Amino acid sequence: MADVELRHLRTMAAIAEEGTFGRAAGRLGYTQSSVSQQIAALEKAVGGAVFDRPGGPRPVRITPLGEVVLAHGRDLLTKAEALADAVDRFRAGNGRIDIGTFQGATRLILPAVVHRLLDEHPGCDIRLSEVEPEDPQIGELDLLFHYGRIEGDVEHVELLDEPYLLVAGAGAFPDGPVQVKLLDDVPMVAWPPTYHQKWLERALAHAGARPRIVFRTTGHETIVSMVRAGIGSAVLPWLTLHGSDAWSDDRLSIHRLRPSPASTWYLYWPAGRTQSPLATRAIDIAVEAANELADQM
Amino acid sequence: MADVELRHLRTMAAIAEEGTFGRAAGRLGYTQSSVSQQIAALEKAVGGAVFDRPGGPRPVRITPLGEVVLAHGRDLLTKAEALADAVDRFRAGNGRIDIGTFQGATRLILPAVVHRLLDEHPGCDIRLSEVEPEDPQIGELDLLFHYGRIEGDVEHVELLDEPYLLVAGAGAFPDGPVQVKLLDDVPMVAWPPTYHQKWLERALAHAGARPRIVFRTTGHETIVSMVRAGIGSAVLPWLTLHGSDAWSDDRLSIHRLRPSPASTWYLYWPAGRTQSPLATRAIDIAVEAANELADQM
DNA sequence: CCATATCATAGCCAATAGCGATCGACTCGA
DNA sequence: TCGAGTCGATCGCTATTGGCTATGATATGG
Repeated sequence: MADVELRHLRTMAAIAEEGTFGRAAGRLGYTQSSVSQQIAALEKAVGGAVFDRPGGPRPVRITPLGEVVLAHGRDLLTKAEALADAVDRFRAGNGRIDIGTFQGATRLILPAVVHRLLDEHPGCDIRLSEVEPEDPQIGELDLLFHYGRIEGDVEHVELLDEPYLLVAGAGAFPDGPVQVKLLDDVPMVAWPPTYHQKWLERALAHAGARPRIVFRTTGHETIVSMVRAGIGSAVLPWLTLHGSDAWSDDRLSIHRLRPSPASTWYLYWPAGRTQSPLATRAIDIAVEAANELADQM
Repeated sequence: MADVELRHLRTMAAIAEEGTFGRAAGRLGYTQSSVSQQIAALEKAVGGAVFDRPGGPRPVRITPLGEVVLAHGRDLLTKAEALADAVDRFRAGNGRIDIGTFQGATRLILPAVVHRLLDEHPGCDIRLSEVEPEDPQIGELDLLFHYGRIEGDVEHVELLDEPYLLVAGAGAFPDGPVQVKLLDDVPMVAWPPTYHQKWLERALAHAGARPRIVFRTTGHETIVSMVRAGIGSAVLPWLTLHGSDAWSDDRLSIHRLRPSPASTWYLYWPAGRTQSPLATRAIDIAVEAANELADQM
């Protein structure tokens, strides 16, 4: 009884519409004999005739049992078509994607990815979620933006080596790159000791500089204002300064550092899992966007 | 792409629940290799992997595409089960049946059929409709109660030969059968000239009797009362008098007629159409009920 | 490094789906 | 009443395939 097949139902529906086995066969690309056998199989499966064959050149007529089977059969066929549609849509990129990030992490890359993805696949379902910066877990995410390596069963691509730049009052340092060790005991404005900031301070210390942090605040505009006011210098990531008016401000000068502290941005995804087309595309877009930014550095 | 089969989806669902191909195979009564091949076929049909095989003794994991397929697949399987259920219920007799009758035609048989049918198949859907007595058409009906033959492409069974009885005032006629021709010009109470009544009067005329109808009324109780009051006699069908108190009324006597006018009740159904189990059963019940009544005549 | 658990693959066989041709039943019109 | 035409059913054939057994490949865990 469980051996009713979609093929049988498709054929049955065609017969119901066409009226004869032969015409249904023509429409479906079968021969009449094949259709006859399919219906025989279906009738065996449901345990009774679904069509009455009046004999002679008269159309067949559906039986009461046939009505029952056909009604449910059409329903099944509709669902089967829905499945095919859903698969097509999925393959076309209209799926769902879960992307993880943390804090305002990728102020420039992530928005670009989201924007282009939505542009290419208007129907897609993008979900962003923040992860713990201390112990990032890929979990059920499709993609995870993070800097620094994370452990776990993941694959990754390196997006960007983002250098930190020194922002100082005009004339405080000679033009051109500045040695990190010159920053030892220099007054500085900085972020609160977030994961980010702590990593930076460790990196500076490693290069021989323990700046004197005179003010901590959130928001890079505030930090730049404080530098402009002459309270001290600041070390900020390149992306933070990207597009900022700090570059064209006479009262400020921006310097590369030697050795250059840099945080590397990675894009992670679960290893060994087949990705959705959306995820694949998102990775490409992220790499592209990162390269465009790197060209400007 | 259209060659996704229910079998594949069933197997896929089992794997999703069991975690491994092997356990799913055990549950479904396949071998592991068969399951592997089924999924391979499914993956070819949808154009991508639905499970990731991590290799080694770890359970498989569904892919994003797999999620899509499985979600719709479960839906499909539910519908397939609904189909099987519906077929089972149909075969068990819980279908629909359309029965045609006319006027109060079978005051005793039809109620019995309906009652017993509902008793045996509480879930069944019985629909009664009245047909034109002049030109009864089987149409989309499954069964049609009628007396007299009807033309068209129908099969039938004879249910009952229902005689008409003469109801008269006690002593008006000698005990025992009465010759129809004795009714000529006799005062009588009768129904209005319905199809039924007109047929009866033609039959009486044919046997040589043209009674003088002194009163016409609907409702056999009224007619019997009139006879009791002495206005005249009446010729009524046996079923009408069945269970009536006229039999035990001293003021009335009931006689058979010679020759006995009788209307034959037939049960019709469309020829060459497969019947629902409900219709088959209904015919049996009708014949049974008719025989029980005939035994009492 | 071996035992274990997992899926994939090859080889084999039986079942079957589809085809082509033919048959039998029925209708309709000459 | 008797072809001609239109159906579906059936038979024989072939190619496909679905399932099984056995084996291989791979990863894990002691």
